[in-house]
Amino acid sequence: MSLRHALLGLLADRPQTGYDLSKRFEQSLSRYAWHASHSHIYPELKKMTADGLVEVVGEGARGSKTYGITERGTAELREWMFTRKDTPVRSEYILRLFLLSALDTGDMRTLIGDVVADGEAGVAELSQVIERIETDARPGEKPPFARLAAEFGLRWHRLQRDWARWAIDELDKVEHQRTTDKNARRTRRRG
Amino acid sequence: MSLRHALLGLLADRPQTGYDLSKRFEQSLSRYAWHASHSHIYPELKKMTADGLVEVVGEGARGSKTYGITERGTAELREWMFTRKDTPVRSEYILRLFLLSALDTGDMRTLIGDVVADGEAGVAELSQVIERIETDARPGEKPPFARLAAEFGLRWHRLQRDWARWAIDELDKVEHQRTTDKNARRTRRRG
DNA sequence: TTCATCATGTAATGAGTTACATGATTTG
DNA sequence: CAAATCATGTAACTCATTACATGATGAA
Repeated sequence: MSLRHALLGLLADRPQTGYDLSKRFEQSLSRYAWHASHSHIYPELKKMTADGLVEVVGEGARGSKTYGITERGTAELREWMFTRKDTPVRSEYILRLFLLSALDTGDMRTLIGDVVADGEAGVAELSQVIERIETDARPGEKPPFARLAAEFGLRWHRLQRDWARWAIDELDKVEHQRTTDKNARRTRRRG
Repeated sequence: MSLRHALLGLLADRPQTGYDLSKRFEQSLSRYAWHASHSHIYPELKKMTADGLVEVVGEGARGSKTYGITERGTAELREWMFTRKDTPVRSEYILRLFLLSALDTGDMRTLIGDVVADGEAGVAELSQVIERIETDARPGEKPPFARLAAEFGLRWHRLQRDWARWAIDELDKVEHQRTTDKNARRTRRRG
């Protein structure tokens, strides 16, 4: 039940509405860590209220409700953060990389090429994000935690890009090896 | 519906029983890309048979059924591999890293320290795996695709480790900054 | 003969997505 | 006043996990 803990984590920062939380998933979490849509978030917040992990701390226009984390919620979050239960990862993106061998060499190269391009784009994007964070940051202020996540994203995209480049090199090597062998055999036969 | 494609990808390599497939998830896929348990796999294989994506190519002892991928299955797999539908990633592990700011500085350091240790252990393990693959590989044979996945794993664990080390350095910097500021203020007041 | 592993399944429950549905407020 | 955005919710469906359940085969 990670949605619950993701919500607690976001609310630990500051009280927010379901709508706010939904946005924050879209903006950062859903790309690298966890996704949730509003239709899942709203009911969960209700359940969490019933369980005493969060509470409505204010109501605003358009029937909006601002939720805040409770003491119990904070305790529950901390407990979860330190409880290592090796949970399954899901990433279709990586799954594809693990299934590459199902493709023929041409398709494989095309797909890995796409990974290089994706990685490149990601690196460019995150570099900008980081630059923005750093110019906005004022010295002496509380450490910008968004910087940590952004750095993670940057390194992740670099990994993608560099691994894919390496993979193409490997395929080249193997193919070159084969060509060389074939020529060697041919020469031997001829000579 | 990625389980379906994961199964197709594994069967593209060679025909296997549900049991075999279950093992392969446990061994490599579930750690980096996708998890599935047997109770999910067996019914899915049945559905896939009904849909003509796989077929029973042999029956063995203990009522075991060996499944093979069909032509339609191969086509479906290829189609899926090239169809980029940005799918949501789920990783509790990374989620925790994104929610770090919910912890106090002490807890934060402890948790990041754990990440360093995990990364270190992963690097050691994958290095061994790679060594084994490379000594087993015989030149001229078909390229060892497991090597690509293992390299990905290695780089992933390195990323974890190095990011975590960097993060601790950042926290140190911020804290040092604060101490310096505090001393400066104190000195100013005194002088 | 006992234990580990092979081998497959179902049922109940929980988690998550997509589609449906509504309406207020702000900005241009 | 129109469009975008804010804001919340429910219902039907699919996907996935946990628990339950059984039995064969091979190795020690």
